[in-house]
Amino acid sequence: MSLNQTAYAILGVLSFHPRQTGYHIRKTVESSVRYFWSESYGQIYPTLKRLAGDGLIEPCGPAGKKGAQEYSITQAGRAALEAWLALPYREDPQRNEFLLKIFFGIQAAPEVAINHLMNFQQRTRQLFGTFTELEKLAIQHNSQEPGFPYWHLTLDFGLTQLRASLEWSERALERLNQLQPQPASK
Amino acid sequence: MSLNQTAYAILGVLSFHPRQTGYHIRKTVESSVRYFWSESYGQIYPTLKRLAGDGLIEPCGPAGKKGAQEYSITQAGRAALEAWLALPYREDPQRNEFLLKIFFGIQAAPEVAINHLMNFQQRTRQLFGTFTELEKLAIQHNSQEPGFPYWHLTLDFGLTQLRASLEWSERALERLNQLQPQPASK
DNA sequence: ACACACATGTAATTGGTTACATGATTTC
DNA sequence: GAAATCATGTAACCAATTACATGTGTGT
Repeated sequence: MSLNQTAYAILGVLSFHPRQTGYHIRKTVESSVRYFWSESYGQIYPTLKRLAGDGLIEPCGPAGKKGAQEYSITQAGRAALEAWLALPYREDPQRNEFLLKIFFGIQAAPEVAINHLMNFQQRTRQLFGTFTELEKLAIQHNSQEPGFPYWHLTLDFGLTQLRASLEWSERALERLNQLQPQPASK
Repeated sequence: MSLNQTAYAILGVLSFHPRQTGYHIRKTVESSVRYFWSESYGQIYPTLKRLAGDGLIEPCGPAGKKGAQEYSITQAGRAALEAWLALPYREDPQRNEFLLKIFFGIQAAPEVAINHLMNFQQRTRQLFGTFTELEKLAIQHNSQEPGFPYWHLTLDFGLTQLRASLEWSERALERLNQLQPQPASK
């Protein structure tokens, strides 16, 4: 045993949607959890074989036996997913290159950190727009599904962090600009 | 050429503190950027050799030639660091197992997600206390150093995100508890 | 004498991405 | 018939952690 995170991500996806191909699983990840999770084909296909070998998912041929291989989660698979869900979550050590560059900011010209911050701010704003839109769409189309409150929580987490990032970036830019007083024009 | 992130983290540390051993560099990382960056000895020692070979740092024996090997950054090293700082920061794809477990929350008993959230909240509170203390200490002891405004920014980022996390976790717990209405006692 | 911090290094393993290779099916 | 999308898989590579191995110096 001892499955990796990809395995549980796959089980999670299959717990909502039966009969998915490896290709489709990736699409699902991309269109649901992509802002805090990602999977590559290089991980998905080997892991599908592995999961099938362990009996946690089962291949179910697509009607005519030809074409794409679809998988569904088994009872054992659901049990494994549940057991994993109850385990303490792992905090993977985060490496934030953006913050590292800010931290070492004094070693470069002042514009360098200011530029990074402006990029960060712009990206944050853009993401905020995207998330707001996603939330609206999710409420319109998925709010009746049983999993919705949980999905919504993760979206709300993103929105809350983005708001905080925006607030911080404004303060940060002010401070950096004060460090570097503009020559009074005229 | 083409150095990895560890190399730049090392150059950054040496740009502030000359004459550090590999061991000491790790301590410095642990006591400064540890909340958004980490390095292991398994990365540091090979990278030091590499950097020395490239002439970006130079070994400088500790007085008596015996004992630990210390390194200092060279002019070329400073140039490399500056060039890297000016490059767009890389967004490493983040994987957040906590959020993934929340997202799949409906697949487990309601207490499972609630437990994760309570852990998250407690950890966030604890970190908030730590950061507040760190900020106080930094203002007391380092506020005159030229790099301080930049360090302070990263600390402020942490505090801002933690405040947002706390706010979110309270809202999230409320919602989850509503989903699971307590049986009225008596 | 013991424990702890200082100090260095390597090998094994993990966990992942990217690029490559291939081909079927659908849509314009 | 061309292009896009669906679909699967592997090999090469990368960056990093962990465990292991070893030893010195300092303080109690």
